[in-house]
Amino acid sequence: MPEGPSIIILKELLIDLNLTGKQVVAASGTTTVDLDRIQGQKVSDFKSWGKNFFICFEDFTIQIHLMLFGTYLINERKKQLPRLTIEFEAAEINFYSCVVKIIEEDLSELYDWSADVMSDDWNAETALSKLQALPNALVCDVLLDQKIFSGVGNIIKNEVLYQIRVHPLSVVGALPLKKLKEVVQEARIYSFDFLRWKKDLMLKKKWLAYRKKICLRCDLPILKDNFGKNKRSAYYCVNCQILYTLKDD
DNA sequence: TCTCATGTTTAGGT
DNA sequence: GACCTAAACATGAG
Repeated sequence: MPEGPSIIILKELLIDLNLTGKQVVAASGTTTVDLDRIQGQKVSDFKSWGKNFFICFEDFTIQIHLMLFGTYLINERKKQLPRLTIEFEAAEINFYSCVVKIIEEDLSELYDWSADVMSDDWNAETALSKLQALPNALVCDVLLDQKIFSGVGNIIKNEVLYQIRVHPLSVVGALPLKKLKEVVQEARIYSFDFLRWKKDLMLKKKWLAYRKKICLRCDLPILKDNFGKNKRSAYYCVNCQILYTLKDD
């Protein structure tokens, strides 16, 4: 569930429920963070940075990361005990299977919003510079690097590379500048497509590479391999996606 | 029933 | 220290 655009949906849901500025009536859950601190506090803001979600209070922030299996429910509960429940007078939010932390620092000290592909502060030039500083890295790895493309996950990675016809094992330093710029541009464009399609409940139908068997462009099989530092699933077409490698000698 | 997977950190080895 | 791997966390879909 939780790549960057999914966290935007969560943030928008809570903002639309008019919970900004509202007081927390009760906080509970299996988390080990000090929930007494939240009680009675007013939410100053809901924010996100990539896949991280933040509930901001005057003196501290609750950070929630849904990891691989995390979910949330608004005004509903599962049988399973929530990791964190925050109750307001008019609504409650339940988070399950997530990592909860309390942050004392100013968020801007910890997170650079120019790296968040969903942010108004996203900066494509900065991302390009970061890529150029990693000539030996694989494109399949850099797209998942949260310091460069915060919010991009494995689905977006695969779809971006399919869109721009770049093989996941291509080396950053071997990509022509034009292609490198396409990596940066498409990471943001596809993330917003992802957001729109997920809201319209048609995200899965829009996938062209991820979990696909056949390439719609050429009718040849989409291959699946575990590539890169984290051995994440790569779906790609060897016919349509060009492998850029550095000449070695 | 079994396998797989939209993620990240940390510990330990080489 | 750089680099790599496994483990840990925990759950639903197919």
